[in-house]
Amino acid sequence: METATIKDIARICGVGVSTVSRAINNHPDINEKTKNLIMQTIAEHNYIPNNSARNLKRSESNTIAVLIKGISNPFFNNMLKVLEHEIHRNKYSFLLHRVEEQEDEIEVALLLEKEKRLKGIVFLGGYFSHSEEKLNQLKVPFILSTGGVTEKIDKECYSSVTVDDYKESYKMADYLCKLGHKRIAIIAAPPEEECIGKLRLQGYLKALEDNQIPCDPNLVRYKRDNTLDTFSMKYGYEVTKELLQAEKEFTAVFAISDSIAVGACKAISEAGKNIPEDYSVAGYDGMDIAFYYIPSITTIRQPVEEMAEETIRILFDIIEYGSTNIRKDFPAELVIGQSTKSLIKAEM
Amino acid sequence: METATIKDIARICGVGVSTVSRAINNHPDINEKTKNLIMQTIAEHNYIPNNSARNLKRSESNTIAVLIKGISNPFFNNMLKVLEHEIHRNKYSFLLHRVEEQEDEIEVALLLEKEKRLKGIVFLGGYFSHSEEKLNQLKVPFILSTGGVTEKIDKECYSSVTVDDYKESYKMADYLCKLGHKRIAIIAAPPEEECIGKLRLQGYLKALEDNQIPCDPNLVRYKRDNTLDTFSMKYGYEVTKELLQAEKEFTAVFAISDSIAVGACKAISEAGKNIPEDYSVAGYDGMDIAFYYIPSITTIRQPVEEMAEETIRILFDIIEYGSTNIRKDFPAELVIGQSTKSLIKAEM
DNA sequence: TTGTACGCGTTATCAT
DNA sequence: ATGATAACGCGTACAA
Repeated sequence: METATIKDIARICGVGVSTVSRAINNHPDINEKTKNLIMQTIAEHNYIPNNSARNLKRSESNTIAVLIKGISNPFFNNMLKVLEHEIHRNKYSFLLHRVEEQEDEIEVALLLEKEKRLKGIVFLGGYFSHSEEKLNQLKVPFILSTGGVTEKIDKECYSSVTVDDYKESYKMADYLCKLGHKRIAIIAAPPEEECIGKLRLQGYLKALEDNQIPCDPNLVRYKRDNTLDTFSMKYGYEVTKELLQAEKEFTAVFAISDSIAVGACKAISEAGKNIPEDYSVAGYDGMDIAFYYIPSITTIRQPVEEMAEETIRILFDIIEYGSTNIRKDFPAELVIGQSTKSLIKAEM
Repeated sequence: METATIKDIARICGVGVSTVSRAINNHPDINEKTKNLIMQTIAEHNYIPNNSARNLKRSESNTIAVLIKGISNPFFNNMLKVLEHEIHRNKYSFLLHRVEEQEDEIEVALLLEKEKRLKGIVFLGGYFSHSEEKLNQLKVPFILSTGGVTEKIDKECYSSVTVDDYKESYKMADYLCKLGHKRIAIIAAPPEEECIGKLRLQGYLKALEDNQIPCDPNLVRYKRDNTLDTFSMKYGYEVTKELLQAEKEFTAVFAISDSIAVGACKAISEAGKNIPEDYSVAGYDGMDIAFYYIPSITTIRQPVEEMAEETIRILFDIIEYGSTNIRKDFPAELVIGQSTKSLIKAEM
């Protein structure tokens, strides 16, 4: 049997297609009895409306799409949960769409906008480096959440919810300095990666400078390896092993993500050293693992839930009241764990 | 400006719509020059073909969809990466679709099948408890990967790639027994959850039985809490705290996932106890964190990459040669970490 | 090589 | 309350 269409159902029920359509879409102008009859035959024949046809015909939908680049990052898991919840709470449908690493997220958004008649778009994470012109093609309300944006784009062009990676990274590095660490290694992303990793590195550099600590390039560590996710435990592990083998003196490691920090801890532990006695280790993100690791890892906790809620709040502001250009920067919190210790005698 | 359609482009170029269509779809029967002209005006006017219309019109696509229930589980991250890679390697498009916890995955698949003219479907994870009839409605080749299936469904109805959770769980519990542990607690899923958690519990029970160790219900631990993901670190942490407070004697904890094991370790550590000296802890899944945790966690490593590859291989077998009913069960590997110790004197 | 016209499955408008 | 019919945007058979 070929897959049934609305016409088949109409024919079987002896009614017109519009009546069937009305039944499906809960239109008011329909007799209870005919509706029941229709719904029943629909169930019997396993009829399923074709979404493409609906989207084609409908002028609008009630869908909000969340576009996420590289779904692998567990950091977004909590965020997604809240986003989905908030979207549903507002009676909208939630559509998660993953955009692949080499894809252009705007391009994808443009496609989706046409295909699904979206009401709004949330860009989660990623790093925007498009032209303004491209961005302006998006007719649908959208918001950037937790992502970086190149300086090339005028800030007036978009709304966003962010954490100031530069500032928060500075906060962490400064904290390590204030603990008395003079030789602080950083495990960063390869410099050619256009991403938040760059901002976190800059925050570190500035903190060193402000604390009158010269930056030793030997302690700025990263690794180019296509088989390796930059924000993975393995990356932290490998880079830290290299760092240890380099035999440069250092007392603290600042990893630009918690996953990296975990890998760093393991490498240090395997080298027979202890945390924080021999080396202090700090992470970034405030992921669960930072708290459940042994020792718990000092980290920068981003207020994930609040950010997700605010993201949706702003998006609805744009959708319903035509607001534009709303930008909200969330402060993150330095959460002190057991992985960092003070080198200052009075505190020891 | 209203969003441009193929007609607009045709009019602007002074050609027919079919010519534009030919240009877009790389048809051979078209003059290079007109094609160039068309492509250029398309770029200039930011024309984007409407996918709904295409899907509606096209009789088939080259898309393979991966349906995943509850994307939060990081276990699937690696798997997804391989699946995507393999699908692309075979010149198909990859479509990831998340199905929400309360949604019916078959229902979703049926919808998607119509909407996207899918070539194949991979169901990743989840637990199938549908009627055979429902399953048979799926006309598109599909395969179950890494998921459980209710006994109610005839095994002849589907193809699958699995790990025998019962057997592997038995393996782990048996290993703990052989280490001399007599009092082995298990951190399981709430019994009403229809999922692999059940099989892992059963494997544990059987192993105890075969080792002549009576099962103490006080050591079978779980927690009902809707705010808590069963397979999360927090779950493991909370349940283990309860376990410790219950002051039942035990020497080992078997957590039915690595995340749970991490939480368990933390709870034990916070109670001032050591792993594995005071308590042995074992996990399940073979996630990265098991190896990077301190101590590394003894676990059951599922051959994720191989399973993903085999999933796609079988799916293509079904698509291209009409194979049916292929079932492959992968053995998993007991990976011994630092979190478990032997209680037998000779080995101490 | 190119253009015209039809149909994909649905919703919405307009009669009835 | 219901049915015929015109779109929605595109691909393609067919004619030119």
